[in-house]
Amino acid sequence: MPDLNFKERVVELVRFIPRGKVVSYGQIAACMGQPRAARQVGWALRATGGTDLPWWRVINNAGKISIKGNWENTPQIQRQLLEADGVKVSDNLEVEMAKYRYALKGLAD
DNA sequence: GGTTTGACCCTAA
DNA sequence: ATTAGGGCCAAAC
Repeated sequence: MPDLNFKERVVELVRFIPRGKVVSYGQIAACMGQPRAARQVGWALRATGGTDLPWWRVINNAGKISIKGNWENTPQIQRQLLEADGVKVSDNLEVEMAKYRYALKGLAD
């Protein structure tokens, strides 16, 4: 449904991510038909800022957390949330993408 | 309208 | 493996 705003679509998509799985920004962008709009996904998540949305399950393609740290949400918080979901995060804020990656296939709006 | 800014991604050296 | 540069597109100014 293209009627929704960009971040609305991102939110809906992120909401589908099951517990214990992670997705990259690029995958979300690609799933909504814009494989080059990865940055906007991050922007959208920033805008949501602190809701019931599982934003912590979204990381970059390298399987690493990319937050700057200036916002309410910090990489440490994200790591805590991920571990709470059962996802192991290294001290370097890296996640085993190959293992926890979620396909997102068929979830296009 | 244009200009700037990113919680990114890809390619090349 | 790591660094540098360009591109991408939505939102804010």
